[in-house]
Amino acid sequence: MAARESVPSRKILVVDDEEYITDLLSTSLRFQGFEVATAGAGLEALSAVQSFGPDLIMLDVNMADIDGFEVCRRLRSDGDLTPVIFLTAKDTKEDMLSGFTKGGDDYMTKPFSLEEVVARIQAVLRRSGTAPADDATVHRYADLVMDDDTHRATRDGELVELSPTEWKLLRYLLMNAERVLSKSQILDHVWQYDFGGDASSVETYISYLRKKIDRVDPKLIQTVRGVGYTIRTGD
Amino acid sequence: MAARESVPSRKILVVDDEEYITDLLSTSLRFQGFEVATAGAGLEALSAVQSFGPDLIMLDVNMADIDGFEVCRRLRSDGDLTPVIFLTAKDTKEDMLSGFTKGGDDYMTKPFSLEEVVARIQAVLRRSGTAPADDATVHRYADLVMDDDTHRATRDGELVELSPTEWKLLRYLLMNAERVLSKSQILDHVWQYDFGGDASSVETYISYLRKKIDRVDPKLIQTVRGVGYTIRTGD
DNA sequence: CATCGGTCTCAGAGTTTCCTGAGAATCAGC
DNA sequence: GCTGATTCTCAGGAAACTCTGAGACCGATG
Repeated sequence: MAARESVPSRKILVVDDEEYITDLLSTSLRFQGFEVATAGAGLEALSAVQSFGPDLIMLDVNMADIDGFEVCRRLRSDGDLTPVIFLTAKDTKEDMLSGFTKGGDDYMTKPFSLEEVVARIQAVLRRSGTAPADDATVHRYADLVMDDDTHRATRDGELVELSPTEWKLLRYLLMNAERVLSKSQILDHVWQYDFGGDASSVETYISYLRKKIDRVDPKLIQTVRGVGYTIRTGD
Repeated sequence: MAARESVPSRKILVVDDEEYITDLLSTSLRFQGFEVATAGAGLEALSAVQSFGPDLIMLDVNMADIDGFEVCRRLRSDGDLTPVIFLTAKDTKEDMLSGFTKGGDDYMTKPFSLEEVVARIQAVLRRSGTAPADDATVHRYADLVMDDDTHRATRDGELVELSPTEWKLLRYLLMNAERVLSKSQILDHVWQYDFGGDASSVETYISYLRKKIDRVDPKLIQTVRGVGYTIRTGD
């Protein structure tokens, strides 16, 4: 199955001392069409920036040798302006984080969902001007439109109100329109990586979405029995 | 998210010996669409003016080698009239500044908020005649109008009294109308960069603003649950 | 047609997020 | 220094959201 192509492919450096996280992100981001390198510590990250020359860095804050903030500081003082998305534990003090959504930078709290990661990366790349031209803020399929910037979704011109989970799920379906996604794929991408529940949540949210966007014909959300779901116009 | 474009892009030289400040300003101003160069000392600044040819200089007053006033004096005696915004500590004597804020110049005390910086820069560029044509002094969305010049805000023709923070918040929302802004984005832009508080302040001020400008329909300030706030007319 | 696995929908409990009023602390102008 | 405006924090209550479990429904198969 081909990943959505970003041409030319953007390079992302993932830095975290939990191998679980670097694995998770590198696999997923490679699949999205990014070129990925990883580092497991702060100093290692600094040299990887030199050799790899990433377009964006996913940078864990809590690392043994030097922390993410310090890594970033050193980069900046070298005149390196590569945008950074910080990864932090949920309970990291707010005040440590404030100041990082300025410029092109951003942060995410663990645990996150892959769908959020991809959306944030696209947003940051777009802001920093290194995004490929085809990486628009508006996504469409048939008469379904989602705009990341204004966070508005419309079907047939009508505004549709979506909860956060509904939004992420629909965005994932839309970005993969016509491709059938299994429930576990959906769980892995849309829900946080530590979610313990099962596929029935997916079914429930698909049901919510149908009530909101598929009141009109043609129905866009299709069930492929025994396989999963997809967005497409045909029956 | 595309930066608001200023065409052609204006060049700003940021001079401060605190790296934190030059970083903060350069990242943020680049994001606003300015072209930015930095210098960490007075003499360095003088040569940067030559090589970079800025349209405006953000100039720290307290620097080790030669102070900001002296930098400015030397520029002027060379016949260089590039407008300057001085950056000073809060307790800098007013009378030291008088005499330097003539002729298109201005000053700001640290700590400042990014929203103020942008507003001041626009004001100075406008006065000095180098502002892009589309950089107006009056900002509108629906029947909401804010005039930087007269510092008046009206909703539906009615004058609205705003405190300084309310003004900055509303201006930031207005300049980004229809775009959803997260609470941390808002904190980082509207509040001073050393503010230690959390997002609940944003909620409180949103509440104040609603009482002042959203007594009439349609409500302009919308909550996007789990994401942030935005100004828009739609429901 | 009967059966069975898979899917859909709904209600409700538990959780999170948001709103707002009240009060303390700080600041600015007289 | 007094006074009123402004800023910020806190906490209770309201509203929205999430998830689960149970039962209805559907489609394929024999």
